[in-house]
Amino acid sequence: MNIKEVAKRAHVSTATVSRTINDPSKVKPHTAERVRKAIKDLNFYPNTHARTLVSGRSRMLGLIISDITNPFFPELVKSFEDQAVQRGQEVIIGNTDYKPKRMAGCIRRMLERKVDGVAILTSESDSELLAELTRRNIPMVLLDTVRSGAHSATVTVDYAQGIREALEHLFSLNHERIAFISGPLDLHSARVRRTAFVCGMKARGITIEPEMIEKGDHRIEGGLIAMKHLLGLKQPPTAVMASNDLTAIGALGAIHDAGLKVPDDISLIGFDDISFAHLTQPRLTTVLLSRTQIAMTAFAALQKLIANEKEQFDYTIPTHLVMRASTSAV
Amino acid sequence: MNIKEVAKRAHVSTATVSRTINDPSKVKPHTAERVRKAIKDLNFYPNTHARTLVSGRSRMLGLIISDITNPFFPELVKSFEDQAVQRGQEVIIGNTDYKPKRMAGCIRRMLERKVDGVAILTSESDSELLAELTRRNIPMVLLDTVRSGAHSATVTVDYAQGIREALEHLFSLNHERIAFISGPLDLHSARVRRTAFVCGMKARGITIEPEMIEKGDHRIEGGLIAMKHLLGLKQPPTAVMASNDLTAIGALGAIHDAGLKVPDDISLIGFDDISFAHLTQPRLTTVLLSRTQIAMTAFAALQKLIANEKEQFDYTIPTHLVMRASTSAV
DNA sequence: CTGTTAGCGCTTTCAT
DNA sequence: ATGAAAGCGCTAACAG
Repeated sequence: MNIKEVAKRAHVSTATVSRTINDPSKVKPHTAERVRKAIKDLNFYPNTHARTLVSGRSRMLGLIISDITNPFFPELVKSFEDQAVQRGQEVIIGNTDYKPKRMAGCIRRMLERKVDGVAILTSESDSELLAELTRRNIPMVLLDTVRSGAHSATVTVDYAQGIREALEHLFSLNHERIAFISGPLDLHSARVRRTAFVCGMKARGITIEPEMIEKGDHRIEGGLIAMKHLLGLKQPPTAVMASNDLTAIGALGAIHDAGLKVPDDISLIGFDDISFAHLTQPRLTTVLLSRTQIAMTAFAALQKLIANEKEQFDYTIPTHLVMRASTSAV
Repeated sequence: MNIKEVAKRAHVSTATVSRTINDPSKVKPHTAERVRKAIKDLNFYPNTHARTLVSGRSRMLGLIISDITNPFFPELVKSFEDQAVQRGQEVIIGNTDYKPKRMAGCIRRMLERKVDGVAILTSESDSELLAELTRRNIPMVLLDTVRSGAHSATVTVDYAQGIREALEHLFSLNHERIAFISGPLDLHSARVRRTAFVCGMKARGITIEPEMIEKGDHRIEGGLIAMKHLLGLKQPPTAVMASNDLTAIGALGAIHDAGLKVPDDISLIGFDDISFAHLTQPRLTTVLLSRTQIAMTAFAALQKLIANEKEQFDYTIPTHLVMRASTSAV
């Protein structure tokens, strides 16, 4: 079942069949109609591999993420894929599992499959590998990464905005003794969040005691342990900001375990607004970082790079406080 | 950068390069070594599309699921992909969004990309489309579906086992007034779970009052509403089984909203054991349905079909009760 | 507007 | 053990 059979059945050449598929304006409407009928009758689908081979464009995109089981990523993947499918493109996904080493394998796969472009939306990255992509002229979009040569664009998240809003909210509730549970500090995005917290506190004229900054790991466990430390202090905080929602959920568990209540005893704010954030008890006040928006922006940027429309190479995604039920006045 | 360049550099023909890549035993070790060096020097990756075109095998697998943002699926996708990548295969994912109609689009994409086989691990399915795959001799693996012609295998989940265990657990805790919140009954898997519940109760000699069976939608919202109805009864249940964890989480919310406590006032059991199930307050007792196991089984079955090893066509996945903190004696 | 034809990069007979 | 050459199914020049 191939284009030849269709051509035979429609009494035209294969070129005409190809044209009616790719650019019907080049074919007399009457002929096109006959071809379309033949295609339908034979239930014909063009072979994308043959297409790719001759045209050089695979209509496949690479999407590299850290870990699909991290609740941050599924929505991201979904909107990215939805857009791709809508435009007749296919997505192949690479998981780095947070190990920069695994990125190499992902990129090799993308290269082998001749993707038209790749979006690297992981938190970690490896400059050598990115150089390899640049060398091969593969358009790429990066998340939160400074580097941005030819054929590349960057999507930067404005983490600080949401954290400022969160702090203002806490200040308005008369909190001053506010602790922060950070993520793993080898992560750029974790460092940025902590810095934003420190700056926001300073701007308010509050000096942060060192014990008010705990280190977590962006997972439940780390939040739980960090919160236990915080509760063990002679003078515990009245409010806690967590570097992400999983951390906040861990902290919530620790607070419950200690027989205390959120928000009555301690106010708590997360970051990301993963879908579980409104399933906690109480529902978690958090900072929304729209995965859909990241995906759509990255996708659009990638398409522009692929189409070689040199317009914009830097995009910013805002973050905003979402008030729910885990904060109250002191 | 292609096989010709490699051939030139190694002073051999393209055929020899091809052989050293695909079956080195056909090449004199010394020659193979030279070719390998050329490949490395030039940083050459074979073009999979050209390969597919001539060999007829794409080394791509289709994986159709309902919705990646449903916490049931990410683990499934991850283990399936991990296995594929390990064997040098690529996975393309299709989301049906629970709409049987969208399945057609997914299958068309798979056909266009000439996948070597497809795993349809959705809850819903469409027999006409499956027939199309059968007609084209595409190996396929189905989940919980009776139909299983040539080139196809079925993975069946033993929902009843876990539900029996859950009921026995509740019986041992002296519960008798047990309600069930079902899923959408057009779903086969939802019907099976309800039936298992009814049978289990009957086996114990308990007659189920009609009001003890509520209908949900396998999402939070449905569980919340159903539980409200249950709490409004003149004689509410002492324990509730939910058709899945999201439903149980909704029910948990409704119980909290009513000022009651789990498990002190009402015991609650979920189904699936999604990762959030041990993050609830209290941690949810539920029935584990291993997504990893489904993925591994489906993957292995698909490989066998592709390799044409006609061995087994029916696989069963067990389910088991996981006791946590949402049940107690009446 | 339509047909002819030359590849795209690779694998695979068929010779040697 | 190796090379020459014929395609896999499609698109894109080039003619007409």
